[in-house]
Amino acid sequence: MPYPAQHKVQTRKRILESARRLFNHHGFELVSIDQIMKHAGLTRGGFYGHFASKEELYVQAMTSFSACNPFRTAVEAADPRITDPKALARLLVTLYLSDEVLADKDKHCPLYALPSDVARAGLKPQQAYTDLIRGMTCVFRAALDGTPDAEQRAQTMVSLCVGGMVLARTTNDAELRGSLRVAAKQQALSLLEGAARRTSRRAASAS
Amino acid sequence: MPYPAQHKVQTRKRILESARRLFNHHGFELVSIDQIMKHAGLTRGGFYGHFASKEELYVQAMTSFSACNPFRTAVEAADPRITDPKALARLLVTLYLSDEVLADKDKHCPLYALPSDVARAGLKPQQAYTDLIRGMTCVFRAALDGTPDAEQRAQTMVSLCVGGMVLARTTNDAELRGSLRVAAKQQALSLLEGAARRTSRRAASAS
DNA sequence: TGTACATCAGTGAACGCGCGTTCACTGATGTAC
DNA sequence: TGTACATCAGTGAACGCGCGTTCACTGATGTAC
Repeated sequence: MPYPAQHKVQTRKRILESARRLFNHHGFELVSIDQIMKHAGLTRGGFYGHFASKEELYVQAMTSFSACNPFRTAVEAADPRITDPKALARLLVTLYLSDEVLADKDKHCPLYALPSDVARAGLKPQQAYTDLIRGMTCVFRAALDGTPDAEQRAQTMVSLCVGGMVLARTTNDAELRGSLRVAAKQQALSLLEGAARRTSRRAASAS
Repeated sequence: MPYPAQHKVQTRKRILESARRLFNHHGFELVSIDQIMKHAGLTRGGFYGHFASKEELYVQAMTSFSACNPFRTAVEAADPRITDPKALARLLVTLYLSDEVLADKDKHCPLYALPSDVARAGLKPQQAYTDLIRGMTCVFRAALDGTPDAEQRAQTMVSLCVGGMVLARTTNDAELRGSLRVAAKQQALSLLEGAARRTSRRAASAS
């Protein structure tokens, strides 16, 4: 073997990471293979030694990102001492809708950065997108476990987080960018905190 | 004048409407001027008699759509007898998150159909997008008027509606497509209905 | 230990296609006489 | 009322550019002797 075994694998990873970042910034259509390869420190032609087509790269970038639940990982990275599910969920909501994440496109989540691109891109990216929804719902459901409507409330929280960020990152109005996220955050947190109180009442009303 | 005065204006309108529909379906990048003109029953070359560039068309399509509050108009079209602000808001939430709207891309709202495109398209489309957010918030705020946190609650409802639809139209999972919207709808409606009850408590806690 | 060799990751020029845009032209229409 | 004309909305061929993709080549590396 002319090159070390890891060499090509690592180059591939570098291309994938460059692609993920650039797609997050500019979407699928507006990023060229040239740009991705330059960003990875390579040249155009080498690309097809790693991927069969631009579309396959897009699929790989989405699926490799969704593969391990990135939400749990991100939150644990932010504060590794937290293990309580509710505290974890609280931190996820707060981080997700924070000014820091909104300001840094590298930290943007595909759920709100790429919905249109994914919707047009076919089944596999949509599957990866769905896995991401499930990953986020999962963190919230864990925090609501044992309470009634845990799944539904978790899904509501996901809609709030994603909806707030979609609107905030698209509007050019600085005040709205702030207030939309504050509103979504408070509602999401209150769904999390209100769980215990409502347990008995809701449980009784279920047939 | 060789042609009736309205002739060119109406052609322009036809082009704009075709553009709006096609952009809603496929986004800005993936729709060509050729397609838009064919859809309007014209040929490529005529386009530049109406618009200076594809980008200007995009701006015009967005702003002309946002100009009159399309939410109030759509809801009144669905049921013209309703005038009560709360009933109007209720109907908007229900329609917005309905199966019918999700299934028919012509009825899709730019707030969730085009966020990525708008975010990349520059200031004017972003301004039109912001007007749309305001138009929707406005319908909800009118229903909550007089209650505390009316603005914040209205904004939360917008995040729920848009978030629910973004996720539903992007995932390929039929069950999620349904349950996400049901969850968002219930929460939005409960924010609307809960307004009266919470009035006194919240008002007292304000400094 | 040193040298020739085989491998293959990466290079960069070239191709073809589609799209935004331009432009010389056509032909339908209202107007002047 | 009828005809010649001026206008201009719309046509469609052509241009140029960028991008995805291909391919003959290079040169860095591990291996065999």
